[in-house]
Amino acid sequence: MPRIVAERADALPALAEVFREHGYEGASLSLIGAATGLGKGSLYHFFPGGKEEMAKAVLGEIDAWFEQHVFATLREATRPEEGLAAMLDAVDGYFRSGRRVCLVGAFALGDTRDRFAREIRGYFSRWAAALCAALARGGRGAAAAAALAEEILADIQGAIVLARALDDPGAFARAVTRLRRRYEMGR
Amino acid sequence: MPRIVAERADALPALAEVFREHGYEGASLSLIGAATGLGKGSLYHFFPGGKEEMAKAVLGEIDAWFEQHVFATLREATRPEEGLAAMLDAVDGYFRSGRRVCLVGAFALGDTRDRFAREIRGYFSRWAAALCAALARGGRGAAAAAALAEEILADIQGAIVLARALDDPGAFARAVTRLRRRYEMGR
DNA sequence: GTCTATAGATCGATAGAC
DNA sequence: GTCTATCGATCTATAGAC
Repeated sequence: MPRIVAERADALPALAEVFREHGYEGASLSLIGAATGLGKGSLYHFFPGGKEEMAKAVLGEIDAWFEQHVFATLREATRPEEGLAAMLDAVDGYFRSGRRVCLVGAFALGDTRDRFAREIRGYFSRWAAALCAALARGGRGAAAAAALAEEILADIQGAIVLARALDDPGAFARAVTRLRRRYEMGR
Repeated sequence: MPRIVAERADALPALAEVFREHGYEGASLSLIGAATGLGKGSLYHFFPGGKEEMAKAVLGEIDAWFEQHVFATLREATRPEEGLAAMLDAVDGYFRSGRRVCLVGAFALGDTRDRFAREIRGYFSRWAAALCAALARGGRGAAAAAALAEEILADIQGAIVLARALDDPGAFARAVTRLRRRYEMGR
């Protein structure tokens, strides 16, 4: 059997899945070991800080992914509407059209908010800022852009909650569609 | 010291607070014992099914509260707009203007969705149905009412996520305000 | 009914062989 | 680097005194 995990970063996707499915407290080292194929010794070699360091690494990778695929796109798009459309595409893909939860949102609601407050707040505030700037470049006033950015983020996060609660990914898909239509980002 | 908990129902508010603050896994029997003032013996006397029965009882009480103060109001209001306004008042109060999370939403996002799938789905689907019916009585078509009900619920749930994530209850207050204004429910 | 004591399992984390 | 063995702490749940 080939070695799948050769360095710390290789373990992050499996690690993220465990945290997403079981939450921070529910993600036991046994589950993590099974998901990554690593024994506890290896895990503590890669993450001397234990479970907290594992979760921080996962949050950091999620942040980096959104920074690259979402926030940067929003900031760099020549036409702001293109940035918004690209954001919705990326978000729809990332959340598997509603079949995957937002780990950062789940951590925010759950027992883990205080422990990772900095990371959680950074993720959402930079997302809101990038979206707000794009909306402002699209011609909206500063206050209106900020309010709208907040509303769009709430819609996305709330749709993830509903999709999970109703066991209906369509609830998320419909949210993405209405956001696309509303800002004339349909393709 | 007077006995505070004389019957099962007396323990539910404290129980709910513990689950809300620490999540299902994080709510240990020690925490629960401290919050309710009951020893493990008493807790297992009231809830023979253990922690799972405690959580189900809490979800049931939340459901009953919303049934009485939100769903029924939506269904019974003579003018639908009054029902919507009353719903937003009740919701704003219940979630302490954004300082309190929605336990059902948190359970839906977290590790506990499967265990309480029936309760979680029932809460949100009945909320959506009552809201949808009120919107339809207000003159909207069936499809439009259903879509709008889903959007309003997503906005509320997402605003709770944002308020917690940004540590800014204002994110929730602003959501309530924009919902009030948008559907001309301002007072 | 409520308590203390504790069983039995599992937790996160560490040590040491290889 | 990766493993196994194991630690002490903590968990849920039970038993039995009162």
